[in-house]
Amino acid sequence: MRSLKDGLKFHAHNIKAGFTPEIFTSNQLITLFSKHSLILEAQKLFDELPERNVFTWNAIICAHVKTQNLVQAQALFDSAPEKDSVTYNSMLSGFVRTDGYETHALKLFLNMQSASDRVKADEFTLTTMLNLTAKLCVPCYGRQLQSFMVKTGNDADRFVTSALIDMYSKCGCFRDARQAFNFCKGVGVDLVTKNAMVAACCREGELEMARDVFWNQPELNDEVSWNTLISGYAQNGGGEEAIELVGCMSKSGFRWNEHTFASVLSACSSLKNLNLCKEVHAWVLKDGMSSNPFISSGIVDVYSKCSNMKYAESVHAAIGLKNSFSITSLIVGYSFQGNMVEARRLFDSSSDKNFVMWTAMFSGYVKSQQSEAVFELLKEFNAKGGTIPDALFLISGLGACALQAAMGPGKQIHGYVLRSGIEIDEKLISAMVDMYSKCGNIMYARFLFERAIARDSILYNVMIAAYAHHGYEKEAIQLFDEMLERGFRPDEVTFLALLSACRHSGLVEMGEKYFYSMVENYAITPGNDHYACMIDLYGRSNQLEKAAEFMRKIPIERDAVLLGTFLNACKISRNVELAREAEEELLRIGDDNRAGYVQLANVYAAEGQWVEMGRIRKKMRGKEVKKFAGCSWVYVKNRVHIFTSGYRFHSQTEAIYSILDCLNFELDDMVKGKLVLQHSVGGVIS
DNA sequence: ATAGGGTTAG
Repeated sequence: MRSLKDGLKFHAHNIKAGFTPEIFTSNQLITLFSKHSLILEAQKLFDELPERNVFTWNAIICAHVKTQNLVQAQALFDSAPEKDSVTYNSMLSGFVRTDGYETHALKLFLNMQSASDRVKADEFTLTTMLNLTAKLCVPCYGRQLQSFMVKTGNDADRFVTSALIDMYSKCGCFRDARQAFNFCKGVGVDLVTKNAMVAACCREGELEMARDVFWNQPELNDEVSWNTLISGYAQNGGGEEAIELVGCMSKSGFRWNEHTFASVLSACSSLKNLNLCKEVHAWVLKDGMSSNPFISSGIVDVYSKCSNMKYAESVHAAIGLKNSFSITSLIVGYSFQGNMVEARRLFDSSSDKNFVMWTAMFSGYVKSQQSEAVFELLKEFNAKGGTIPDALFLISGLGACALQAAMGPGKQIHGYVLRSGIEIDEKLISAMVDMYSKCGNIMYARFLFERAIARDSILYNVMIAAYAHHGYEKEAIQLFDEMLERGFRPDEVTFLALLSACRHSGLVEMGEKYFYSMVENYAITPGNDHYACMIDLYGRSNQLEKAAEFMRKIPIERDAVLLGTFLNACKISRNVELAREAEEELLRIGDDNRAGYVQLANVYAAEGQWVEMGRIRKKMRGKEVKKFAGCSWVYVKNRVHIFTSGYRFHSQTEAIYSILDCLNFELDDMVKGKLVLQHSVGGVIS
């Protein structure tokens, strides 16, 4: 009675003949029905049986556990006259697998140990409980279970060991996972334990170690081992290695499956490999795998990442059931192109928006600097009664606040964080510190930074940059030293912040020291931003020769910002000769360097070389260069007031300008007063 | 006979 067909035939025959089979056979029938999702038939057969034993009860309880009908399963469990360890373990695994029944699982586990129930927890119980621990992410439960394993003599069981490794890894205790694996190496490793360890290494980003485990006793490997290692590389920035391994996999005689293709697509996504994606796409269409939601959304993701929105849309349209993953990928794709209108259309098209989709929309608006839209979206989210699920949302919101220096909304988010009890991790605190700094409130930024429990190098970078931008170069340097003392490795962003601190306060030697230390001690390749800082530093301290010499040594292609900075240095030192040289280069780089043109024109204007200036201005017109007017704004009572240079259309322009005149007048007096004071005390004024 | 393990996207 292997097949469903045989089983049904047999069952029909019995009914017709009025024959009651052996309990053993009936139990088998119940299991067979359950295996083919014929739960009603299984229940009917169970109800009509004149005689039942513990196997019958187990079979029907299992059948309901499989369909996630925990209420029915528990009712049967409670009324079962006889229970053995299988009855308990089946019920337990149902509770563990179903969301919302975790407490039931814990209670049942405790009941098993109480005197009235007297069921021994065995290796099945332990693996199930370890899974629960992994799901709840409570490593201290896991440690208790590990002692329990030793006490009950289950510590050498392969199933339990692999569940233990899996649990420690998912709870973020990689060292313990490794220890558990090393312990079982003594008795001999089994395939699943090995695969659990490869997965644990990959989860931790320890790819070297994953490779070692994988290649140790390679004869054990199966396709899961291969797929695990491949996905590990694909997800940890090793796209090329992942694709290489996929080739090795088929050479070693293993067939590719959905898992393999999902990893290949993930590698394509990070490598932006459009051609390979097309190959996979073709393969998937041929193999009929396109109904797999992981695969099809993966294809949409790669096309979106490669800015091929036409293909992305067509694959998305082919997915019958609208897949929230592919919608999110499309939103990200359009956001990347700055097309927030299309992104919004897709966002609105989705009937069930998960929080990742909301976050994608938020960060799209932040990236395209549409901060008003961020706040509108946040309002919409609140109106829908959405509870803010994690810090990602708030980080986007804080990014928007920093962008437009809106401290009011930023403080609201800060307040929300404190009220809601969301865990304040390094990312969130970095976003808050950055927001306060960019809103001009260095005191708050410092306050939060100093009270942060956990710091990482990004948080240090943010705070160093904050000090640098507010002219606290001494504090920036001090903090950098502290960062080094605590063993954090500075990166290119750290040095950029340091160099800009030096640049703002004209610390040429200090800047040089940091620049060369960055290259020599930390092997960080300077980018255009770093070079621009150095050029500016020399330029502002009137050392144009040094700047020019430095310019000549730059080994990378120089961008418009760098050349613009150099032009500014030429302007300060009034060197038209060098300016013209830079001009040639600036014109060669392309047409997207409005700032450079304007600066160039200013160099000539400052020198009174009006003919030259006119020449540049003409070029600017030809390329439709338009300088964006500088703009400042201020929040007053929930309204934004915008001011641009020469703008006199504000409803209270007259009042504003008369107050401005008063302030200027008083300021003048103060400056004069200061000068007098400076003379009298010998110029010692900080 | 009935229960338990490792791999997949934003």
